Amino acid sequence: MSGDQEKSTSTGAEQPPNPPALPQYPPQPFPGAPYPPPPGAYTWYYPPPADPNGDPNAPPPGPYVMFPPPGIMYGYPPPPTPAQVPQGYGPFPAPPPAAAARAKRKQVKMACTNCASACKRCDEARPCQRCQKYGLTDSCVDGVRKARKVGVKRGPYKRKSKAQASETSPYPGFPPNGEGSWVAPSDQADSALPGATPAIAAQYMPPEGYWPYPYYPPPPGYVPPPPDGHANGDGTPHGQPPHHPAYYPIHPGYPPMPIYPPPPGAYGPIPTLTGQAPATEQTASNQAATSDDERAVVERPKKKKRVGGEEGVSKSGKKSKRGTNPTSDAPTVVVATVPAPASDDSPDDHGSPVAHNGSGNVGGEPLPPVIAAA
DNA sequence: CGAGTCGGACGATCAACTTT
DNA sequence: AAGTTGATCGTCCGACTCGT
Repeated sequence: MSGDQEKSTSTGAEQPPNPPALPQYPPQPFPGAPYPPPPGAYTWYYPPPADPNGDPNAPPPGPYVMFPPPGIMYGYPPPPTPAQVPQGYGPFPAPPPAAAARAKRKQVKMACTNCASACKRCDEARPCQRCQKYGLTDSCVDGVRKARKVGVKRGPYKRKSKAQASETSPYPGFPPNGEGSWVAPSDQADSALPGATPAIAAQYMPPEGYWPYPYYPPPPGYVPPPPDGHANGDGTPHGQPPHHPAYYPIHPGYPPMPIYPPPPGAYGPIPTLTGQAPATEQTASNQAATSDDERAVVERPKKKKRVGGEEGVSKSGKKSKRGTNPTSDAPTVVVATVPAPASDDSPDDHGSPVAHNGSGNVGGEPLPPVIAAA
């Protein structure tokens, strides 16, 4: 620790002095967005492509963010101008610095036995720095790597065909010409969307000047009106988000953006338009799968208190949490059955926990809906 | 305050599969 | 044979406890 640079990497962005007593201007939901997104959910940058055919239903250009399976989407309209902020509110909160700036952790090929047992950083040198520091130079030797198991049978692989997708279309999972509907590949339905890796996400940064805005799509099972050639979306005569075919590709991925914490008690089952509560679910993994980036958003739970050195679970007995435990690692697919909605139910009636400003949207730009590929 | 402990996230590796 | 996937194992971050 002493002289370590590790501490400096902690999330401790200095808190600026807090002069304003004004409450922060809350994010404004799209009409019909009764809920903010679930905590810890992915966000996805989601720019609709330029529509070559001039589709009247095309949403306004601009980035959007979509959540995986449930299809929750975030828009990234610019924050309200000061003139748009109602009196009595402070400035719109600025987004925190990009969390994706954290460098990828580099591991040595083989830690020495001392460092390995202490779970501390080692280096390639022998004796390593840590052993030198603690006078363990004579015992600073490489450990013995355990042989990997062989003969472990596996099921059929899910093909991602990343290269293929990226060559034919800039947006994985979508046809290159933007035609047709996107159908979630099977491995997208039960795992992260393409481009979910931090490595890919790190290549992209959200455009400057954009802030996360919550938007909540129609409930699972929502059946959009058939495309009849009418631009059905101005809006929202009845508070219903404008329909638009969901063929817009998903951008390879931006780092997850912070989201606003839900108001207390904001979450319940996603309401249907009939008032029935379909199954919504969030797995432990969904909540626990906190990457470093996500930790900027979802605070890591405190570790449980250790009970002094009992339990014989040695280091060697430590088992990996990754991959092998189907009960905890598989991302949740929300399965919900919802009766077809009554068309002119105003989703606003579901009671948004997020403050409205009357018009229901900020910046004047309507947000397009995305029909969840569930 | 520094050292020790350890849960768990994450990186690296490579056998099992799949595609060409 | 080459390329891809995903399971496995190791590393080490970071929270916590304990001793000085």
